[in-house]
Amino acid sequence: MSVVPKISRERIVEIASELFYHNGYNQTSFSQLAEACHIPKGNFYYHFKTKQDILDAVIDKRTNDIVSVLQSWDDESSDPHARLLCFVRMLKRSQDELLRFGCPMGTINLELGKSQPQLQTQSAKMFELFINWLVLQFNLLGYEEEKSRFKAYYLMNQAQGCATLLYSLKDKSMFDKQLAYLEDWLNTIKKS
Amino acid sequence: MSVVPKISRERIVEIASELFYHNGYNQTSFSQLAEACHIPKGNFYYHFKTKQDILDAVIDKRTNDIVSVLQSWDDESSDPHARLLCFVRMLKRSQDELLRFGCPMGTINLELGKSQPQLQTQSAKMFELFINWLVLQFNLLGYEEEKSRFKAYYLMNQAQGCATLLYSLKDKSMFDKQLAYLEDWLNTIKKS
DNA sequence: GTCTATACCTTGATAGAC
DNA sequence: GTCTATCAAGGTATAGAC
Repeated sequence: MSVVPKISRERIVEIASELFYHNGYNQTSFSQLAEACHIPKGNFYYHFKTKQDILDAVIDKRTNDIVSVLQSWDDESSDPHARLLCFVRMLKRSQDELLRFGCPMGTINLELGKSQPQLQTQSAKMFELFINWLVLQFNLLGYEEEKSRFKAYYLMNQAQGCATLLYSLKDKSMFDKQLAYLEDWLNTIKKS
Repeated sequence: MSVVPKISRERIVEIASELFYHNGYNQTSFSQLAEACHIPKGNFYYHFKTKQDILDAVIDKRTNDIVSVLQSWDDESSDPHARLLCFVRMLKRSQDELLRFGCPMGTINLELGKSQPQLQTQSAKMFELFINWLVLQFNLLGYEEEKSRFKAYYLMNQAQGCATLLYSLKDKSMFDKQLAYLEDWLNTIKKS
């Protein structure tokens, strides 16, 4: 006695998020989205007024996902150094996805910057969440505010750069080496 | 007695390159391109069979431009350390453009990766040119091949990361600081 | 609430006069 | 070689039956 659940708004957003990640927002059409959701095209407009509304919802979802991830790292350890390692290891775990589709934050940000500037601002909040969290960890390690901010950006720079080059040049072993270097760096700057 | 020159194929490619950089390739339509070139739409197909042919030509042009830039840095100084500083200073000089439109290599690469994978491979050659040149400079500084490659990627990582974060978060002063750090790093690793 | 049919627009590309 | 007119296809969005 199986119940076939109607597709929920939440599920649509999940599917859209993946399609936007894989194909880009502008290159993903309603037809593709409808097909992936197994619903007719017209049906969308019950949940969303425009395509951009879907993008808004996707950005919201991703933002919330990031909050959850950061929370889970906070829960996992109270040691800021261990938490920072979580960040680097996430990159390592994501290697295959990064190679195929690039960084989910970086790629959408660059795309929106060219076509929907106001939405770029929105999606840049994802970066800010990560950076603010990183700043906090360096604070906890004993660094003052300005130095912490610098290190947080430095770490995020590296992450974005590694992801971009991996996506462009497909060199996995170099990606590994650069991440290993980042881990070493984290060990070096660890204060008492 | 002024002569109004007919627009050349070369000039079309220049204009297309700028439009693709500012708006993205997929988001730039023939109509926009025609308007910017002051020629009717149909006129294009005398020079190019398809839109993608224009993109090919744009990538070619940019690739050649990069070769010229690297050549000019080679000419400017025979000291590899000074040459590497040219690279960092180019980033500094490009600050305003990077903030508004992102890195011309990085943004087109990420875009093409999602929609035209075969062209991404083509445009990734631009990265390779830079990286191979960087490797060579580290070689000349006295580093062995593997270490040189690592450092070249590290430098390019930073450049891409800085550009991405500047474009996303618009923080000029942090961009300056990160570049200053890169210069320091170059001074540190300078061998005899 | 769900689906079908379709309106309306813009796109890349073509045909053919000059 | 250059330009006008137009094409077919695919996009987003809407109207209205059920």
